[in-house]
Amino acid sequence: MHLKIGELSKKTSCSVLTIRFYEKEGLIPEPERTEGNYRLYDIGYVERIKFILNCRTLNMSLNEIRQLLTYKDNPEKNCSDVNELIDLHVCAIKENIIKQQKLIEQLSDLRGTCDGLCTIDQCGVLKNLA
Amino acid sequence: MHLKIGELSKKTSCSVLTIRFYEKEGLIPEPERTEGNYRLYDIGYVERIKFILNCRTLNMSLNEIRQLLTYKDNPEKNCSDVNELIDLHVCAIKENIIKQQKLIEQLSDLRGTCDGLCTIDQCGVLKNLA
DNA sequence: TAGAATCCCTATAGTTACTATAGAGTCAAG
DNA sequence: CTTGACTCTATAGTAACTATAGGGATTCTA
Repeated sequence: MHLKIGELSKKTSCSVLTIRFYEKEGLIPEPERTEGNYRLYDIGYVERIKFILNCRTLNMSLNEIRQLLTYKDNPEKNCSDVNELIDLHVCAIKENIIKQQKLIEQLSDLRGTCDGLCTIDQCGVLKNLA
Repeated sequence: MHLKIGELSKKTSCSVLTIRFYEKEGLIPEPERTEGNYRLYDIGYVERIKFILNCRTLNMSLNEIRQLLTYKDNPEKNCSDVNELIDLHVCAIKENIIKQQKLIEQLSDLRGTCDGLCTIDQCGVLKNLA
């Protein structure tokens, strides 16, 4: 069974443009071509793209995914690197959350300096931003 | 007192490149020029750039800042728009935090499916990503 | 006063992960 | 045989800068 790019797109819910983009980025290998120069994918591609999409859903970067994919290509090796990558990814997100929580505090303080009923001229929010 | 761009940069801790970028983006007006075509800024620019940087510290987009700046240019108007902008910004960040907390949960579940001691072949993390 | 160091200028490319577009070729159905 | 759907490549746009190239202006020093 071989699929044209549009068919692969439907099977994976990944847009045609994105599939070509992943190819250019080296996340999926270049597939065969028909005589008319159409890409022809075997079923392995479905799995690979779904894997990528699952990683993307978890907000991994394409670099992180590239790493994971190269790990997958060495099935006999130890998986500690995989877990380290995930741990680092989690750390980064946690730090991000903390940053944003601090932002919320600052913004709430700022917002508290105006009731929204005065003129721009006297607006505490704008004064505190200056 | 007039400042060259490098002096303005030091006074505001905003890089020369970024100052020029903000000009191109219309966040600060085009300044006068010397005979040698150097930009010459009056002290008002210091305030304006600090305002922009403060907003950036709070993670506002340049579009949001552009809005705030146009509000500032109409000092007699009501400030409700300013406060609405801040409120929307806070909402967006809060939603973002919630999303990322959900990611952490998913990633922790995923991470729990492997102890990091097996081979890639048998790694629960990679299996669950497929 | 010459030359070097420092500053400034414009324009362009790179970053992330796509998305949108233009302009052209391929293929299947009526 | 023509229409429509599909595919192809190449390029530009998104956000907010940062980095670079290649040049001119100014200033300091010998």
